[in-house]
Amino acid sequence: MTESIENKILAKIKKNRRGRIFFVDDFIAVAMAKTVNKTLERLATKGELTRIARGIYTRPEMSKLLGQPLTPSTEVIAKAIAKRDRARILPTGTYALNMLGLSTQVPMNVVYLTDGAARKIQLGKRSILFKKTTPKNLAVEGELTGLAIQALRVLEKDKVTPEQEAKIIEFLKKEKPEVLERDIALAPEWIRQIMRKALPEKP
DNA sequence: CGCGATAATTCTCGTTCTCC
DNA sequence: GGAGAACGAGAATTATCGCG
Repeated sequence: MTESIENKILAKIKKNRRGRIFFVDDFIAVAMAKTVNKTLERLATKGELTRIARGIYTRPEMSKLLGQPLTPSTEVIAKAIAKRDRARILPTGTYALNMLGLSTQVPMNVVYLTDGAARKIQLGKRSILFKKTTPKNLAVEGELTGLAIQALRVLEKDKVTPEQEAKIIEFLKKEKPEVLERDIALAPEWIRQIMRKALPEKP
């Protein structure tokens, strides 16, 4: 039973569900990085894998109905990359607005803030842009507050409509008050003022 | 299939420019 | 004056080609 590297890798891949994302690092224990790369590349040629970007592969989630491979969502990819880099990411730009329900548009170009490296990933006609930012921006404890801050930054000061503000405040109320209170300190001044409105009334 | 070499793309780091 | 964001250059990693 010759355990070829390819078999080992393939077996490992097949243990996971489709749609999962793999990195070279996932198989570093099986063989040298170079060899792993080669193997993944060959598997990609065979159609077992799809190459999303450099060093990032996924199992093509074939739609049996349409017979065409489904591209993983940008969110899945972004999170996978963040995990690999042990970096924290935060959706921003129009995407943040979308997640908050302030916009129904799903942008083609998704922008994430990261404390890792800035990079750009092309996904066919879509793209993910990782923007380097200061740790401060990512230090937020609550994911909700982080989203809210980013959304507000996109809307720009003085351009936030009362409706948008109300919606964000409503959203922030779902966050734990303690977390919210702490994260307020990390926001730009003008955003703090809005965030404070989401805090419970104080005696 | 596995390995080495070459070319392309990406990552990291430092500096500069702008805004607050 | 201080901080944050953007840009550019070099270094490293990855993709592709060819061979045993």
